[in-house]
Amino acid sequence: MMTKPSPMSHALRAWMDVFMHRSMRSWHVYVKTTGLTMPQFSILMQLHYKGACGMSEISEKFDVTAAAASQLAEKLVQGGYIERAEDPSDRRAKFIQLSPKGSDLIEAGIKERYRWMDEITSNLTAEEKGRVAGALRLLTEAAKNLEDSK
Amino acid sequence: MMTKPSPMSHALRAWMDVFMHRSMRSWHVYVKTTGLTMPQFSILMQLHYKGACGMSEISEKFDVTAAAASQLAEKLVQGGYIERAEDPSDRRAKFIQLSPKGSDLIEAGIKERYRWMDEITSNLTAEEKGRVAGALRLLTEAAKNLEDSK
DNA sequence: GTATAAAGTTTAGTCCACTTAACTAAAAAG
DNA sequence: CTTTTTAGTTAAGTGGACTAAACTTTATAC
Repeated sequence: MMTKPSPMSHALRAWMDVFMHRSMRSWHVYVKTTGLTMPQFSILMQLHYKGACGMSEISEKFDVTAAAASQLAEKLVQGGYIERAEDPSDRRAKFIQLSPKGSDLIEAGIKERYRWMDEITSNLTAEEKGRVAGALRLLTEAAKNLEDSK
Repeated sequence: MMTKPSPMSHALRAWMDVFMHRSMRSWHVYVKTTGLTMPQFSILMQLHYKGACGMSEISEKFDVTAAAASQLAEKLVQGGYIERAEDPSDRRAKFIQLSPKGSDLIEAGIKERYRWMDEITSNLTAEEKGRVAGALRLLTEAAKNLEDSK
């Protein structure tokens, strides 16, 4: 049996439904325009937010074998989206990072996501904008704290 | 050149980055546990939020050929996730809708998404919760208005 | 130093989504 | 009533992601 959600939960859920639906669709559309596949694009996103990393981290994060990670990376290197180099301190390990081309691609996608958010809020009053900003700061903080505590 | 984002934009963007990252990952993980592929799961989501629809709507929404839509639907029927029936008013057309099994699957996934949201806010004070609820209601309204005006 | 473990690659083969093209059947148009 | 359009399916074939298994190279353990 579910307990009835609080008014805040309800608001959070309603917002999430709208937000998820819309942003997943536009994300999907953008990836398609790039000509990359979803797994390829996801790796670029990972590199954008978390910086350079080794192959093993990729296979862990995306829950695929080392072979799969290696093959995906190879395609991204071929396409010029990432650069692959040997780790000087451990010559078995490679690390990959975004190339300028890959970086531009991801940044353009993120900007497109931001645009929608800005559009949404463009019709709010200054007072409303302040309230929204405050609330989202609270949520972001709370989310980060939760993440850290795990 | 980008103009510097307002404090509200900044808060919105920070929230979006954290939120998208986390919820996309957990969504991905959940889909994997179901044994379904992403396109299959997306169709179930569509049916959950928008209700029954015809094949042509599926191929439009997901931007694939009618053949692809038909094949995906066939697999979901085989798996028992959806039911397919003839439209009585136009016997060429079929419509598909979630079966109880499919419906349960999607609802469980959504509940899992909600759980994280509730966790996040569990450490806020009552006053903060109130502010968050109000702000999110504003955003949800604004998003819907924007959608309608297009 | 030799054995073992670890990081990554290559190969062969599977599964799935997807497309094009040919098809069936029903509705709409003339 | 015949023609054309519409809704959907089927079949054949392509390309990508994925895995398991065999392999190379470097680091670590004993």
